[in-house]
Amino acid sequence: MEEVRVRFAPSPTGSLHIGGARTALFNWLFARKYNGIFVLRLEDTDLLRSTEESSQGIVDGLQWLGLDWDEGPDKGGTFGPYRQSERLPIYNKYLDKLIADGKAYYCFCTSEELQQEKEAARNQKRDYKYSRRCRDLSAREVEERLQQGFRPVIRIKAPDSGTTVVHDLIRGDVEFHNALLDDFIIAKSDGWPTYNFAVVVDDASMKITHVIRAEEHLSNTPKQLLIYEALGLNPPKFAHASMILAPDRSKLSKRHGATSVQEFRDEGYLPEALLNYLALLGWSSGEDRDLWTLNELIPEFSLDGISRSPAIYDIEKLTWMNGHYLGNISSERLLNLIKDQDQMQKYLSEYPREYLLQVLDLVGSRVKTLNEIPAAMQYFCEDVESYDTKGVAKHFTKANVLDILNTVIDIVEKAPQFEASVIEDLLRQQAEVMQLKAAELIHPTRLALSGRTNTPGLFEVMEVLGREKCLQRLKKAVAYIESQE
RNA sequence: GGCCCCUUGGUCAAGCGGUUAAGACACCGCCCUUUCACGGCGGUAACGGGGGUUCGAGUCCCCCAGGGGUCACCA
Repeated sequence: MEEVRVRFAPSPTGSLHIGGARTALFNWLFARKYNGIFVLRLEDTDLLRSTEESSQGIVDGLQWLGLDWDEGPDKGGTFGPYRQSERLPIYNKYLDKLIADGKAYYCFCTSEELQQEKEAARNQKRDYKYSRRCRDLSAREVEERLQQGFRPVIRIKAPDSGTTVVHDLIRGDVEFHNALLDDFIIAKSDGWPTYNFAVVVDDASMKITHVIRAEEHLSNTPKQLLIYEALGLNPPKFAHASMILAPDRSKLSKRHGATSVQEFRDEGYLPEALLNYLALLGWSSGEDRDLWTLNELIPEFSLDGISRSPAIYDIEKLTWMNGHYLGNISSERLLNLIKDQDQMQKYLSEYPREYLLQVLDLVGSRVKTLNEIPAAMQYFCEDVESYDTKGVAKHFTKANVLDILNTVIDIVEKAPQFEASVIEDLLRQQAEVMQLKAAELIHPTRLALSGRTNTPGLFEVMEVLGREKCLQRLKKAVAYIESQE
């Protein structure tokens, strides 16, 4: 079998959109599954919008996700260059061939003239199609105008009858009427190719075998097929996945919150969670299963698992997945992931790494995003300055609360080893002696130590906090309660 | 507006002519439990509408409606 070669060809817009990320993921999985080649190509012929930073945003996003490419702008490869802005000579070669073959022609119509044609069409309520005014200019006329310094565009000669069929691997055969096509522009007056022409030349010259992309490109495909034909080239196979929509069913945009992978990263999501979530958005293995690692997806991935209907993304499920992954990673890695947050910088400078790792061990598994971690760590790293109001009402107002806290103080002082299991045993025994439920000791203690009503398991918290801090906070709580009376 | 694609619970989605129409997230109960989270158990909730074809239709065909995409010297 012919080697599989797929590509991800984004235009550099500064960041990697999650729709693009999913397209990249599907291509990557397909390449890996068939031991093929995944190429990254930057479609930066729109000189105005393309900058070095904007391509870096794409590259960063892919790298963060862990989707590596085999050929690309930074890596090179046998079919480079991999940014369109460096491929002008290649486009020109194909353009010249088309002109020479009489399959495309120079068009000198000005945008004003075109504007008039469009208006006329609108007035007559018919669809606009270029009038083909320049289609039959003689060689001499063309030469003259070129001499005069006119900068023409190049248009392809489109058929006006018949149909073009896209054999889509996901949707089956999709038929388009050629009569709807016009002699569309394939090269701009500045000499650069337009999108439809550039993709074709690039995909063909890079020997792409499967074009896996989003549905927005389906309607463009007949045009591309026309170009393949004019060029005498074999088209690749096409697979058009549906789009990712916002919760209100409209196209995803800024107003819907995070839409780029870097935004998700900044909001505390893990790459494996985002990847897992994206894989399930518009694709299904058919298996009853939600959690997948990248590597597990490779053998399972298949084009016919891609769905035809658009998928609305649901941040709740992503968040759930993120929580799942967060609960399973090592505290070493956790610390590494959050070490650049301001709050963490501070903690890192004040506490030994070992201590923070212990704290993360307790806290990491009950949080949904990375960004919630500093707040969850707070009472481990800062003094308790206030107590949860409801908690006070509930646990600090009982008649015997001072007794209880003093008893706990006693335990803390006397525990032979300051370990969770030891403390727990002592406390439970003591509760029995006092004929109280353990919970009656636990709640006020938790509030005294953390200022909160909910924390990780109290005895683990105590162990990590250490004897001294526990004592100090317990005494502080006693003083607080006494001052309230 | 023309053309194209799509339509199973709120969301993702299984299903590929015969099922009590899976599962996950979210939501609601209950259990576990020192709180929270986790986990376990259970529950609410769906085939857009109308015609066909067929013994039988979520599954096939047609129409309608709705949603999305596309029609640039953007990609």
